[in-house]
Amino acid sequence: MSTQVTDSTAPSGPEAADTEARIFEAALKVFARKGKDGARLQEIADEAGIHRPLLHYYFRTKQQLYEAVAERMFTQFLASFDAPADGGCLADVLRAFIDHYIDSVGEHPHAAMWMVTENMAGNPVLGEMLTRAFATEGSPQRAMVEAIERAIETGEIGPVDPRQLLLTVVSACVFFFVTLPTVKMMNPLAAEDFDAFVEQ
Amino acid sequence: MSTQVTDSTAPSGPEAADTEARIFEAALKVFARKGKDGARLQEIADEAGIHRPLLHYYFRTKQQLYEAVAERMFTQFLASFDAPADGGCLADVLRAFIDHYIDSVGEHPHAAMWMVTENMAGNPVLGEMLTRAFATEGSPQRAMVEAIERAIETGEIGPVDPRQLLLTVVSACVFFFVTLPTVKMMNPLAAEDFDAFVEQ
DNA sequence: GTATAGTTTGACTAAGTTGTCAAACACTAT
DNA sequence: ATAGTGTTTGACAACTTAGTCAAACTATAC
Repeated sequence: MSTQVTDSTAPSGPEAADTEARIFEAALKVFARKGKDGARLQEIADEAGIHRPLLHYYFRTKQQLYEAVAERMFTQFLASFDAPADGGCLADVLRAFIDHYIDSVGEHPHAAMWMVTENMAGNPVLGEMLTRAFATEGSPQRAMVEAIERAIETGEIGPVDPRQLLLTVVSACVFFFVTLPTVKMMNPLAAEDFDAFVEQ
Repeated sequence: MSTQVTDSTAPSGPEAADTEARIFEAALKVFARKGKDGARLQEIADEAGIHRPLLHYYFRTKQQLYEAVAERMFTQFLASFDAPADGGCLADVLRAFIDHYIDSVGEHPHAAMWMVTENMAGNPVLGEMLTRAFATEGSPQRAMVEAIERAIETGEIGPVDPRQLLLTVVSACVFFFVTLPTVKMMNPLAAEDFDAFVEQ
């Protein structure tokens, strides 16, 4: 289809130094929509407003492009969290965490879908990154784990693996967006109530 | 790869009348693992122990095969439910529903993954089938909706769209399996506790 | 202005995949 | 045995897609 890249928004020459960034965004969209296999490099190129060989110039192969985008997306996602406030009880901490999570997923639905897909495919990317984040001193994720551990000690909650609890919370937030399309189809008007409902 | 179909379990001639059934099972597995685009007809044929052109003999195209398998899978899944007992309170009814759901998903993880994928892709298959089931007089799903409506009338729960509540429950059960791979990776031993934990 | 390095383009190649077809095959009824 | 029907097979054609390459282009440094 369209191999024309003659629109004025795509200046030629090195002033288009943001080419790589545009590829990132385009690839994120297309990969999330179509999956790794369904995505076509031509479609990514079109979305980015560039010619297809440029994809190979910046990232050698489709596989490498996929991995690069996935890596950056996960990193950004994890980095977008704030450390939990020290004082509050676990319920408050968790609520703040969930609120941010839902906002974050809402702003980047592509990323959410991508994570779900990766997870279902059995790819260890998400697990690896979470494990790494848990192990990193001072990361928001590690702080969350510590908050949960304190809550267990004080008896606020029963003894569970903190990482499991956190992963469960994370998943619950993501699943919410997975079901949105169907919810909207069945009852378009109620889509917003749903949000409030899920928060229980 | 292997195009050899010379194993004794694949007899030639009309005695292999179960060819269609084997294609169904093979296609279900492969489509669920690789997705619609990632799946290769050759791989489905290998999994079924037949030659690839037979796929086209029974189902004209890949698209039609995909739709046929999806249709049958969703139908079987919906049909596997029992109508809720008339007497109990909503909590009991919901619990029985969830128990069955988790069992069902556990027995057919491929189907669960498939549903999630379809849902994320924005395909209306799941929504359409649920809508149809809700509208069908005497279906377990319709009975569930009615049970929820009664609970709203008696004040047992607040006023929510019954279909939304049911879809939420359904999704929560499915998401659980979506996260399993990651849970297992991070803490292999705890996979079973997780089950109990999710049930809250 | 010329050389140089980095970027962009169009054309080409190689590989893989779906879908088709006519011939071979097996089993049944006559 | 034979004819006929439905199934299976191997070879083939058409198409799509990822990846390569050398030439053209742009901007800057000299």
